[in-house]
Amino acid sequence: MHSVMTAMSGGVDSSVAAALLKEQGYKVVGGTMRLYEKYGVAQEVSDAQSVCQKLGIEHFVFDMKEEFKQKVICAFSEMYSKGLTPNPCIECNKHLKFGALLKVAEQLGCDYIATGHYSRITKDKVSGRYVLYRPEDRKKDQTYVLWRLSQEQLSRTLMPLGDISKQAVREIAHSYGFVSANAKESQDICFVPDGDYSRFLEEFNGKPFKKGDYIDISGKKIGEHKGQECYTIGQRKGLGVALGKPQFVISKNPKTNEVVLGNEEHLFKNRVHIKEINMISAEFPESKLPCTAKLRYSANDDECIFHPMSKTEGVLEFKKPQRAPTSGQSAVLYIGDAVLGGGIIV
RNA sequence: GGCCCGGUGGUCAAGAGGCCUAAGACACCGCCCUUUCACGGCGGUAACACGGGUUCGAAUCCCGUCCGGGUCA
Repeated sequence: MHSVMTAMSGGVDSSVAAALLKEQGYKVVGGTMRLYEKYGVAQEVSDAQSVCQKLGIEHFVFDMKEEFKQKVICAFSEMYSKGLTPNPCIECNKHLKFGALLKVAEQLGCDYIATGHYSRITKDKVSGRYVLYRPEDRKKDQTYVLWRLSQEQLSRTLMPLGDISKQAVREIAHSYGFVSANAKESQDICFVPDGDYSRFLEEFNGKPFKKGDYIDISGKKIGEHKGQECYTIGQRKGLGVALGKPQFVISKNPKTNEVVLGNEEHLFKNRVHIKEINMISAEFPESKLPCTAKLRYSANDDECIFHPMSKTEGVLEFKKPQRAPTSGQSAVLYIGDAVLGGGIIV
């Protein structure tokens, strides 16, 4: 009998993942990470505990605040100061869920870890590679946040929700009577209690952001902003400028602390340079490769051609212009339903 | 100081006696969406500078006051 540690957040998805694996005959234990200080954390841990109790499985709680702070929060802060827009979930998955947690699971003798991600992992018989696939429930596709996983990590991971719908997951949770059955879908950035990430960063850094200028495409000053860290490419709301037409953040210059505003049409680009590429379903290609790619979590993937440049860099050339490619965000490449790989937008 | 313009929501701006319990755009707020940041969808708050007149009736006409801008000594 294989053993698996399910990463339990206290939410509905991971709860059901654990239940399904138990039904499938695995020896299941629950593992919950304490990642940051927050008023709600105790609640999440006790919810996970309660679910494990119902399932009659052992539950472990791991204090990983330090790792989380180093690998996720510090990196998050540094990227913003450089004018980039980070995606902390992707770092957290790489370093915590599939990093630190996988490690302790091993130490406890587990063969696998499992998560409540809506995604599928299969081993390709021909290539021998582990391939990540989009889930049955396309609406809930979470492959976007998993592109950084290595073959090693994928080989040790189970994702039992890949073949069922969110609705089914809710129903299963209800049938088990889990406290998490009606849990809310999402919560912005998990370590930012109220969703106000710029205030969080100011507190984390211990100093306020410096105000700067809004300028237009031609370089003319058109207003004042709260600090370049408070904005991301493509953003419209929260700018506080009324020019009669909606304005969007076109680009940022962290050196001069300038934020460029303009009309939406200025946001579209065909070519997107990516780096830190990780390939999943195939080896790094030698020459150009047609695929699809998406540039944000809740975007659609579009047809493009991947042009490799070096071992870790390349350019995506899209058929249709893409709205607001943003430095620091991830580009995830697909071939059909398989995740080809991904990279960080330069 | 004299004369001349102009003062409508957070911003810009319709309006030129009853159709105004005041348009629209942008901003702002809320909800929805969402394991990132965003985009997006839906909804919402909010104004006739003040005081007198004229009129059946005034944001719209007249007179003062205050506040901007221009101009002349």
